[in-house]
Formats: sequence, structure tokens, C-alpha cells
Amino acid sequence: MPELPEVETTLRGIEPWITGQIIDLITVRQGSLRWPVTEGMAEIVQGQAVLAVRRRAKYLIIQLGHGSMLIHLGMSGSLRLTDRALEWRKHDHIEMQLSNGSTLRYHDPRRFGCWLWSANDHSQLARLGPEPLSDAFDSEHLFTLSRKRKMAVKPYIMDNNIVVGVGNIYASEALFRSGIRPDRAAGRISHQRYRVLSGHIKEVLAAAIEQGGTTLRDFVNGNGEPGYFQQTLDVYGRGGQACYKCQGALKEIKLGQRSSVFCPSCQR
DNA sequence: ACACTAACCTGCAAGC
DNA sequence: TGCTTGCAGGTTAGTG
Repeated sequence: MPELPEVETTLRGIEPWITGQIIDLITVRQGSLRWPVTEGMAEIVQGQAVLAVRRRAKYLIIQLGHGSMLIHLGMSGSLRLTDRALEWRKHDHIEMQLSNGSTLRYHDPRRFGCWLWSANDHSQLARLGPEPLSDAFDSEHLFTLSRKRKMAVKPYIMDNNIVVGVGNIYASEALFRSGIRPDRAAGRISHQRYRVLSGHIKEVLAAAIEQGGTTLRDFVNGNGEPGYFQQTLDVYGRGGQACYKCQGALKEIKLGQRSSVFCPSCQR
């Protein structure tokens, strides 16, 4: 699944083809996703114009005149522009046809994503923390909210109420670059170290966006192309292998059900 | 309010 | 060659 850089890459790939177009047809072949696709969504949005497409956290929002569609790619989802006549692949669940001939396919083997319509605000967007690349996200924010919290720092920075868009890959990478152990209690990390960490979170996300995201298994951008950031990963998926800084063996532990790889010598 | 678990679902790789 | 087990990019709902 796409983490924030993959969602951003998808947005940039599809946005120019969709904004300003009229939705001619939406076809839902499999509506059983993380939440059921909104009943009657296709009928409601057909004929409406797309005013804008934007991203908030890992959600994509297709803004229409009378409401919006909220899309999440879950762990295995992807969106791509296709040839309208392209044969349906297994796990292609939804298709949106636009007035300029563009066609968007939603593909999601595990079906952890969503595609919802609402005339008002989407409840999923309430209570989300700041965007990691915005000025609202800084060391002050991380430091203040973490006081007295016993939770390990890795699940802490992956908590969407604290900051959005930091998933398992980039949390691991940012902690390695910062020299902070992923299992250290969030409440016992200094303001100075949070300054380093917040900087690395921004840096690693920005670099991944620049390289078109990280491709693991089947991620593709809006044009069906892979990302290249996996060539830059220092620790994610490298448990047991040599640390690039000290050559020691990287250790793998579980934190909050997620595997976490780190260097016990470089990260303290 | 916080900390932690189980759950949603499919595909794939490893182990027996 | 199978069969079983565990693991995977995310997020929420439920427990104490």
C-alpha cells in the first residue's frame, strides 16, 4: 500500500486528466471494500463535473459540485488511467469514465481501500493530524503531544491523529536516519531529537515523492509505471542484513503488529 | 485519554 | 507436488 508518496504520485498522474471533466459513467463491479461503496453513488455523481482532485493524508478526494468522493488505496490498491476498451483484470473493482475519454480504474486485491460518496464532510477526515510536509508539522508538535506517552516512538509517528501519511516504510527509514530506536518511548525523547526526526520525516517523504514512490509488489502510478524509491531504502525489508553505516546486523522486532527493522548500534 | 489487540482480504513465499 | 503457516504498504473497532 501505498504510503503518502505513492498516493501523491498517483494524484499527480491522474489529476490533469480528470479535473474539469464531466463524469459520464461509474461502474462498480465489486462494492465490498473496507466499507461498502456508497449505495447509489454511481447514479448520484453521473453528469456532475469534477471541480478538483486533491490529497489529504493518504486519501484522494474528488471534489464535485454537490459533495465529494473519498478514495483510499488501502494496502494493495492502485488507480490508473486505462484504455476504455481494456479488458477487466481480476481485482479491478471500479471504473470511472470521463467526458474527455479518460477512464480511471480502481484495482485492489485485498480490498482494504474505500471509495465513498458524501454530500457533506467525510468522517474519515475528522481528527487527522497535520500534513507532514506542511509547516504545521514540526518538532514542537511532536514534542508537545508526546509528553507522558509511553507508546514507542514508531507507532507514535505512525498515528494519524499525531501526523498523517507516515507509514511503516518511511517511519522505519526516518528513524534510522535520525539514529533513534523505534521502540524508545515517545514521551522520553528530547525536543532536540524530535527536531532531527521531524526533519528526516519531511526529507524522506519528499525524496520518495521525487522518485515516484516506492514500488513493492504491484504499486504503479496513474500511468501504470513503478516508483524507484525502493533503491534508496536503508532498513525497511532488510532485517538480518548489514547496516549501511556500521556493517552490523540489522535487527527486526514487532511494534504494534508491524515489523520494524533498525540498527541496534546506530539507533539509540 | 491511553495502550493494545483483532479484524477486514488476497497473494505469495517459506517450510514441512 | 501439495498443504499449512505467516507475512505484507492501512485503518478502525473493541477491549481493559
